[in-house]
Amino acid sequence: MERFAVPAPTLARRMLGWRLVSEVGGVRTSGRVIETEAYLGPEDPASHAATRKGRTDRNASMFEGGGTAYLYFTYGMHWCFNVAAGAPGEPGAVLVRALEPLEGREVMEARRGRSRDLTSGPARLCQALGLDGTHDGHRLEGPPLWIEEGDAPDERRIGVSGRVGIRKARRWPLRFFLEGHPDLSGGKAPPSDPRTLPAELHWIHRPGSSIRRSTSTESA
DNA sequence: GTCCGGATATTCT
DNA sequence: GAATATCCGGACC
Repeated sequence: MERFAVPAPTLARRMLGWRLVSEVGGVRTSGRVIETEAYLGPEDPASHAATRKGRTDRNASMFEGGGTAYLYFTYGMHWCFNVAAGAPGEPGAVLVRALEPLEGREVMEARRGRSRDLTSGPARLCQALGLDGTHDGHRLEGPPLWIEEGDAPDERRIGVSGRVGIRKARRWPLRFFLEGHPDLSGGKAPPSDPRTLPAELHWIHRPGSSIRRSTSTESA
């Protein structure tokens, strides 16, 4: 699980191209990660782990260390799937916003009740893969839910924008996606503006820095 | 294609 | 009481 023990922005970018696999209900469905968003800890006002909140029953999985599934319920009817990032005790997570369907398309269509837009949104992909609150806190090391690394996409195909559906810190450059992919979520993403980042977070946008920065627990 | 309102639970003010 | 890390269907262009 070492690969998840990096800051959320690093992991969010690195997860593009990885494969999310579900065997929920005994049937296999999977998809290639094509769109992610990073949520930080106390320093990120948009995060469920923002300072004023701290650790609660709802966001506890964000504190459990990289590779823990964090699923939360929102708008009274939708589940969203995140992967906790970083070291235990240091909250952070990557929201998976869209997948390219790979396996189990017919199962996804049955779960979604339609044949289009199967995994092009954070709540849609949860429905397609059968994910809900029962998977919150699951370590992503094996069934019923895990992640396999894939080939890193061409850096030139990776887009960066502000995050979708939030007001606070909306122009922070924390949404990552494969440019032009047909299965991206339809959400309206604001352009990113790195100047809105507090000084201590400027490392996020320096080219290359977000995929090189290590956490305090990474000795090498 | 875009825009708007409704559904509905939990958290926060 | 308001906001929310959303989606869907219907109105309209």
